Formats: sequence, C-alpha cells, structure tokens
Amino acid sequence: MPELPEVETVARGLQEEIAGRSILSVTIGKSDFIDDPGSLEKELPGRKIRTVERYGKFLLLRLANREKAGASEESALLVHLGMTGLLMPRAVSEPQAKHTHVVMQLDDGRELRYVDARRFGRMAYLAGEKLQTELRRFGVDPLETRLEEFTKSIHGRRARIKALLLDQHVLRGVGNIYADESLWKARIHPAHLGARLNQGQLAGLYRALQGILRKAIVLRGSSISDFLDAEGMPGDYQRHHRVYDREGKGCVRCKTPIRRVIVAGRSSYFCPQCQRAPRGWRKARQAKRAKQARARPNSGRTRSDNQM
DNA sequence: CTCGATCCCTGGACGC
DNA sequence: TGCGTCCAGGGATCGA
Repeated sequence: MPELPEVETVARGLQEEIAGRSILSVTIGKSDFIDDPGSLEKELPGRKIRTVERYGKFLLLRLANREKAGASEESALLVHLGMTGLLMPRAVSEPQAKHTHVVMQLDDGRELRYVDARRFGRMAYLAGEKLQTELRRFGVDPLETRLEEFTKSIHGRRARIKALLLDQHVLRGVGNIYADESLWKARIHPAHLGARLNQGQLAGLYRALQGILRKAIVLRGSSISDFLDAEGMPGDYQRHHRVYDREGKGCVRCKTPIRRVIVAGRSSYFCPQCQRAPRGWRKARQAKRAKQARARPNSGRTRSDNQM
C-alpha cells in the first residue's frame, strides 16, 4: 500500500528516470479514476516533465509550460496510487501488464505506464489556482512539520489519534501501516482521543513517526502485496514491521500477542500490554459488538483468523 | 466536529 | 478444480 515512504521512493525513482523528458502522446483505457480524462489528452502532449515530487501520498509531475504560451502558470499531473497503483517507465517493446490504464509516450522511446488493478487511485491534470486550491486541502507533511505544529494539529481534536494520523487534511502521507507502527513505538493505543494525549506522548509520537518514516524511506518502503517502485523493485521495510499484519505474534518488546481491532473504521494492530486502552474503550467495544450480534443473529462467528 | 455506514474495485483467501 | 463469499483498504460522501 503506497503511503508516504512508498510514494517518496517512487517519486525519487521517477525524478531520476523521467525528469526532463517530454510527453508525446497519451493513451487512456479505463478512466473512471481520472478527474477529467479529456484534459489529460488535451494538455499533456508536448509538455515536458520538469520534476517529480511527492505531496502527501500524491505524486506530483510538475510540467513545463508550452513555449508559445507566455503564461507562467504552475501545472502538474497528480497521481495517487491508491492501493494497487504502479507508475513506471517501460520500453515500448515490453508487453503491457494487465490493468494498464494510462500510457504516456515519452520522447526517449519509453512509455510511462500507470497500472492499477483496483483503480482506487486517482489522476488529475491541474493548473493555476485549481492546483493551488487542491494542494491546500491537505495538512502538513509529517517530515517537515515541527513539534509545535504537530502538537497543535492533534491537540484539541476529539477524534481518535488513529483517525487523526490517517486524516490527510491533518497530516498528509500517513496511512495504516505507519500509523500503527508509530503508535506502537510511542506506546499509545490507537483509540486514545487526540485531545487526551499529553505533551510527552505527543512528543514521543512525533519522534516515532518521523523516525519510522525516515527509516522506511531508506529501505524504499513496505511491500505487502503489490507495491513496487519506479524500477519495479519491492521495498524492504515490511521486514521491520513490529505490529502491522502481525496479529497473534508476540510483541517484540514484551512477547504479548499482537491484537487487531477496528478503530476509526480501519483495522489497527497494537500490543495490548504496551499500548493501554483508554478508559471506557473496552466496554464500549463490547457493547457495540453485542449490539451487532443482536442485529445479525446468524453471524456470531467469523472465519478463524489464523496467523501467518 | 465526529461518527458509522456505504460505495468504489479486484484479487486472494477460504469454505465447501 | 471450481464456484461462491468475504474482505482489505484510501478516500469521498452522506446522514445521524
């Protein structure tokens, strides 16, 4: 799942590979994940890719203006990889992978291909004020923000810390894996309310989050099932996961089996010993489960989740 | 403001 | 082997 470290890895790879190249033409297949497919076909051909940057979980292909038009309007192709998106340059001769939806022919004989089985990604060509408005919707970059700013964005929020970490309008770039890993490192249960965390906890979370993101970038991200970088290589950080996808396995700090619960609608992995639940959380959860069981009497037991 | 529910989509895991 | 069912997961959106 591409989160900040994975997208950063792809952005660096693409910057190396395709910055300075021009797009000759665009071919679009399925387009339901593209904001305005027509604008890509109209605006991209003939444009040079100046730089490739990461913005939260988006790839930002910043484009040079056409020579004739004097306007100095900023423009970019935004690409969100969703869950299964891949963006990589390939030789024209290479067979197209299944689920290839966008192909951009480049001026060096290669093609920049977007492949996305589930199409949970997003693509949009944006320029000028529209681009600025779109970028302003998102929160601060967790690697650029200072502790005071981070604290301010969390403190005074009544949502659960897990929800806040995942909210791209609060912080841009954090997803489920790095939220859980950071909370484990900082010993904070995902169901705690942001407003209830003290200065020490927030400082610890800030350091944990930055440290984990930086290390994950060095290791070129986590490859759980689909992620590949711009060169088609998987990342290595999944070998360093302490809680994510480790349900039932021992916490590396205290050997307590890692558990998985739903917090803020997302599965959340944590150590019940190192990360103590907030007051009332267990009881509220049990009550909710009982209510669900009453609503659906035939679904009392689900498939046993065996550990890998 | 915050919550849960719902939808989007497909491959993979699982039960039979 | 194959078919049906469930599920993951980021994000938008809607109603409570």
